[in-house]
Amino acid sequence: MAKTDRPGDPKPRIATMEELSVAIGVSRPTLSRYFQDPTSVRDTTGDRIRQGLERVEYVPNFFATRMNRKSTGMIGVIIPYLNDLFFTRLLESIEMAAMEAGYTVITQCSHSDPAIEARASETFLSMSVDGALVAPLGNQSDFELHERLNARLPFVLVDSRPATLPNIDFVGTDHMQSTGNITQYLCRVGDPPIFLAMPRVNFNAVERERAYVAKMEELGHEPMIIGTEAIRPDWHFEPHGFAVLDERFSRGHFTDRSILCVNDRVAIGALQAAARHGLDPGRARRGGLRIAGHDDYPLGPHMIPALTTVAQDVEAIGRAAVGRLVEKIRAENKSGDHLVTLFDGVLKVRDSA
Amino acid sequence: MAKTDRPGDPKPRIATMEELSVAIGVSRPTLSRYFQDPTSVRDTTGDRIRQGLERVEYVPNFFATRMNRKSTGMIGVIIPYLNDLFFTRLLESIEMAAMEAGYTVITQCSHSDPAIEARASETFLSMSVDGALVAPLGNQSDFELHERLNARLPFVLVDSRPATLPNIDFVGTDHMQSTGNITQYLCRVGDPPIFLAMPRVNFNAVERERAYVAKMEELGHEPMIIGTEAIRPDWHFEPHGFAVLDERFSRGHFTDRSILCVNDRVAIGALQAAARHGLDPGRARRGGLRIAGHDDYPLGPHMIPALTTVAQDVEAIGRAAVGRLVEKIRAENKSGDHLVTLFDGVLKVRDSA
DNA sequence: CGTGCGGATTTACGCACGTAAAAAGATAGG
DNA sequence: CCTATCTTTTTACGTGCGTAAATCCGCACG
Repeated sequence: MAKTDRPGDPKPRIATMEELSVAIGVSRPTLSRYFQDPTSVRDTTGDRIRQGLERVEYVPNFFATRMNRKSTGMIGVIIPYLNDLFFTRLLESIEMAAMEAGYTVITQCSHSDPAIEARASETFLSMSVDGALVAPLGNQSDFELHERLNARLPFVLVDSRPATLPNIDFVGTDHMQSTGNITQYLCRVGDPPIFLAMPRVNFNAVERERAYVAKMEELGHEPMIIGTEAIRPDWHFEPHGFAVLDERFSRGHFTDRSILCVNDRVAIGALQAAARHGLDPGRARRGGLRIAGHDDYPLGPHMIPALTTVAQDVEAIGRAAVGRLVEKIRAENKSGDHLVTLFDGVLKVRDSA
Repeated sequence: MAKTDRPGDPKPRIATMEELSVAIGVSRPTLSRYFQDPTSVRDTTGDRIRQGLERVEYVPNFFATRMNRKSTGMIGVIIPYLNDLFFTRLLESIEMAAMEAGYTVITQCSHSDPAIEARASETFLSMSVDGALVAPLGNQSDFELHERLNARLPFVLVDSRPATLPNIDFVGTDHMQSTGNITQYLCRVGDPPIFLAMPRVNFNAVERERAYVAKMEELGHEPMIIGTEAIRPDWHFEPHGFAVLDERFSRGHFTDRSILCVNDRVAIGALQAAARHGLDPGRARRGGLRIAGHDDYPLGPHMIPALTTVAQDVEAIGRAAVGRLVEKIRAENKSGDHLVTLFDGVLKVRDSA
């Protein structure tokens, strides 16, 4: 098992910068400056260092470099739930934007548990991240956690926010616009829609309900919301959508109505329920069953029928959130006013409504 | 904006353990011992510390605590791609298992980019994580990266592995068994299946193909693989499955055959293609079109028709991977023999095949 | 009241690197 | 060749905490 003399890895390993400095004949402080900014040393010195680094294997110690420094170059991100492609897309765009901005992102998933969320933010504080980005749980109980974080470091909420925290930076979708948008569309092409709600896992659930009601009243229709009845909040959206509509359909209700689901995953369950009852939702005929969603979940286009929805601009949200956070980090503005950045949803008319 | 005198947060902030020790009248080394193991100090002292901590806000500095210590209590996890519920479920089970074992997990996503994967493992080394768990890319080019990691720290591969690295610990599914299992099922209930392959994003793609061929030959059938033709490898599985079968169906091919898709996401695309051509895959009739997948993707049960598949035991894989890693960490066994842990897939017969 | 003992404190050093200040050296311009 | 300027080196201290050794303290025992 002579692992040291494989052709691919003959480089001697160097553990500290001290050793490195003797190995390539450059002083340690110079090396330190080089690693923080290669252009801060003279070209000839830089070349000598680069040549030296080719011949040995050395990675600076992460902790030591971060210890005695004002900025750690890291931002913390908290996501409430991983098994949902909406959040993975959001996370992806955040990671990409952060990478471009030169930050290392530390991701923690709260797994819908306020205790884990609290632990994660403790971790961020103890790592002195430069800033934190959090997509909060719906729990009202931990709003003071966010307020504490917000007071201690550059902080931006993403995706959903409690109404109780109006003065924290926020980036998300304008649900008034997006939900209003698709509500209006449904009213235009068919009967005024019924709203199929979702478990109250976060604040968006309620916000969309409200947007639906507002638009309906604006258009002079009677709002009607189903699916709010006593289901414990979890992330099993598809079964929820299925269960609610399966029950209704089997009683012969709503089989020729427009149903606006609070999100696409609920809508997927709704489509399943329709299929089970031999119903064929679609926009083709006037007056029949229609099912629409919200979010533009990646699998929506592959449903049968393809799901009509309104898309959140996840890419833009992630990018803007990172942008705003970096801005706050650089400005170090404690008293500065907060910003709320909302993106419009865009209608994706496909086959189901 | 007097944020300091809110009722919820009157606690004075203490930055270092030194200050803490004077604030609550206990020596710093004692505090240090307490934080590493609260039971290592006398009860009366522990109580005094606990009371003190209630009155102030203090979190130990993450970097400083890890600096001069043999173990950092962290394990690094690399995932190739986030927008796939298979990986998020794997990650979730890994995080849970690690949390139970008392480790902090640092997750990095390689976003299908070998360069990012390399950067992530550099990060792990520089953070001196206690061990690393990686779900590799399919790229042959970075196998030496894994070998280097494996030589330098406790290391376990998950989910997929290059055939070129037979002596690295691995935890995953026994594709010979799982794919063989469903192949056999399909042969039993209908025509011998055609295999719809996927872009070669990792080694499992090839391994399942081989398992299919082996089982078919064992049963005396002629294997037939489609979908391998010159598509650049990416993670857009559903469009891939759709495109391949859409083309075949429109030429009238395979419309009454059994089609085994390399995974459920491809199968979802396949179902969509079938629907588009007015085909109705299902196990109900003998001799008709059947479509089956692999993995038990969370949305499979909600497809129309519900997708027949063979489930990977993601939970067990994640748990076993962490278990094995922790074992290696504790043993610090450099020369120890490697283990390959494979889990069986279990058949999920639903409606589509 | 002297002794022994477990736990706490004091003291001191180490970790790997950032960083500031002073001294030394190299480069370019004259 | 000499000086003004830039860069590097030397030296030294700081970061927050782990850790070991020595000392101290309080308590029970004889």
